Amino acid sequence: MPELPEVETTRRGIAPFCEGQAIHRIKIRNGRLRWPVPGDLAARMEGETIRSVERRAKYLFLNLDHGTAIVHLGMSGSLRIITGDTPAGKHDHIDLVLESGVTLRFNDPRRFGCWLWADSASAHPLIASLGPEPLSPEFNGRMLFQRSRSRNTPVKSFIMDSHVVVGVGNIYANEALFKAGIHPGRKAGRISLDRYRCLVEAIRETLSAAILMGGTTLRDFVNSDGKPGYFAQSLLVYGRAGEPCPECGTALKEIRMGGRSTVYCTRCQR
DNA sequence: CTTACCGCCTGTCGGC
DNA sequence: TGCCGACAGGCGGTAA
Repeated sequence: MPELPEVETTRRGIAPFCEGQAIHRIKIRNGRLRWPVPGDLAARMEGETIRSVERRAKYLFLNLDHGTAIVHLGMSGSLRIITGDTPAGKHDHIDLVLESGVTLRFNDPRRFGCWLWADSASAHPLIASLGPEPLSPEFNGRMLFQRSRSRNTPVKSFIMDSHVVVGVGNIYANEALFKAGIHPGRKAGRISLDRYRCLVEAIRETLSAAILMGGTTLRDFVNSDGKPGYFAQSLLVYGRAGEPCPECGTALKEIRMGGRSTVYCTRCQR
């Protein structure tokens, strides 16, 4: 399941093959994604050159001459570079054939991903109201503290809110809260400035380490080479309910919060 | 505005 | 062995 580190890993993997390349052809085999792929997407993209591949939150931007294709990998999506004549599989929904002969192939079994068109990506409704990037200076303890004062919601839900900060998905929220020693159910408005500073550092460390390791492969994430990431073995609490806490040995507890698996140490996290 | 919950999807897994 | 329901989850949308 691609979170920010997986999307960034994908971006770094595909950018060298895409940037500067003209799009010769697009094959849309199944356009029924989270939102239907726009009927005119192929016409807008064919013949354009990919000027750059950017990431904002978990969205990838294929910046073309006259607009941007906004791509989201959803839960199960991947973008791979195909060099040979590999036949398309069941869930290979979209191919971009580039002038070099290489194909950028979008695979997404659960079809929670999307391909959309925007004349200006930053002005697109999905993008315009997003919070800051977690690895940018705009994301810091003071800002989290201020924005949380009136909030009654659990801190885990708060940091997973993309209007607060982007790119903190379920796995990394669990990990960061453990590192910071904060109970996931604690009300966001009842956490001190110092503890928010600690949490920000934990989020940064967790995401950075995961990017360095090529992301987390739990079930089906593969990078642009089709290889898995290696951060899963570094996870401290996610997926480890019942196992001993790496700090104190107490059995890690799992609860559901907003429908999502939440794992924490009842002793270390307050 | 805030908060909680729904639903889109398919592969996987546990129970019978 | 096979069937079937539960579950996983990003995240926009909607209802309260």
